[in-house]
Amino acid sequence: MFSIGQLSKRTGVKIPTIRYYEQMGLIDEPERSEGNQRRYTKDGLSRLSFIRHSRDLGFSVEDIRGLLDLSQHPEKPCSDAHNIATQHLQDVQSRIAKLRRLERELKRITKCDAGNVATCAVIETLADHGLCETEH
Amino acid sequence: MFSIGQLSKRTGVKIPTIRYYEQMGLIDEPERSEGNQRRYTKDGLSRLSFIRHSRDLGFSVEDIRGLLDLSQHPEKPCSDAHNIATQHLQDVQSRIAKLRRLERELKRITKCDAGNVATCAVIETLADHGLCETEH
DNA sequence: TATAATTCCTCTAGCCACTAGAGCCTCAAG
DNA sequence: CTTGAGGCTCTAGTGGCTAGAGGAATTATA
Repeated sequence: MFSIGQLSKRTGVKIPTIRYYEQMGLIDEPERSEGNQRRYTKDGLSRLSFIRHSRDLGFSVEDIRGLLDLSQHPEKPCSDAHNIATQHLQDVQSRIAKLRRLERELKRITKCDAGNVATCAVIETLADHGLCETEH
Repeated sequence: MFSIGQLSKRTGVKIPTIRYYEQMGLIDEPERSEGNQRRYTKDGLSRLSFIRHSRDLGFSVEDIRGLLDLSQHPEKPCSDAHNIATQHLQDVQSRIAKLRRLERELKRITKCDAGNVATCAVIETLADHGLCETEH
C-alpha cells in the first residue's frame, strides 16, 4: 500500500495532479485509511505510470482515457490504439512544421543590428506583416 | 472610423478576442458611438495588426506588452526587443527539439503490426517506460 | 418612414491540464 | 505524548481565448 506521496515519488506525478486525475475519472478512487487518507495498490501504481508515460508522449487526457480502456481489454484488436497514436503523431508533425516556420522567421528578424527601435527589424517586422518571408 | 466588426475583418482577429485584448490592457479603450458601440481609428488598426502578427509568431501576451511599449518609443535602444525575440526563438527551438523526440518515439511505436491489444507495441510501450529509446 | 436584418453590447461560464493556497486533520518516529 | 511531515477538501488562478444568453443599436430594404 502506498500513500499519495509515495505514489507521487514513484511515478513523478505531482500530488495535486494525482487527485486531479481521480476527479477526471482517469484513475479509480483508491481505498482510504481509517483517517481518510488515500492508499494505493500496485495496480494503481502501474495505471498511473501508464498515464504519466502517455502524458510525456503528449497524448491528451481524452486519448489516454481511450488507451487505458483498451489496455484493460487485451483481446481487442489494436487498430483503435493505432489510430489514436497515429493521429497524435500527425498532430506532432504538424506542430513541428509550424514551429520550424516560426523559427525561420524569428532567426531572420533577430539578426537585426540596428541601434534603436526606430530602425529595428524586430519591431518593424511585427508592425508590418508584408516584411515576412513566409506565411504563418 | 471602424466598427469592431470591420476591425476584425481587416486584422483577422475575432471580435471577442479584440474585446479580450482591451480588457487585458493591450489596446486602449476606443471611443464609442452615441449608442455605446466601439469606434476605432487607424492607430487602433495598426496596433491590433502588430498584436496579431506577434501572436502569429507565437509571442505571449506579456511579451507583446513589452514589444508594444518599445514600439511607442523609437528612440530607445532595441536591445530589449532583441532579448524578447531571442528568448522566444530559444523557446521555439527547445519546443521543436522536444517534439522531435516525441515524433521519433511515436513513429517507433506506431510501427507495430500486432493483431490485438495483448501484444500491441503502443499499449505495451505506454505501460512500460523501460521500452522507450529516448528520454522524454 | 417603417420594418427587417445585421451587428453590437455586457455578462457569465467554459476550455485544457494543471497549480497554488488556506485552513484543518492524520500519521509515524522518538 | 509530542512534534513535524504529510495528508485532506475546497476554492480560485493560469493563458488565450471561445461560446452563449438576452438585449440594444445600426444599417439596408421596402
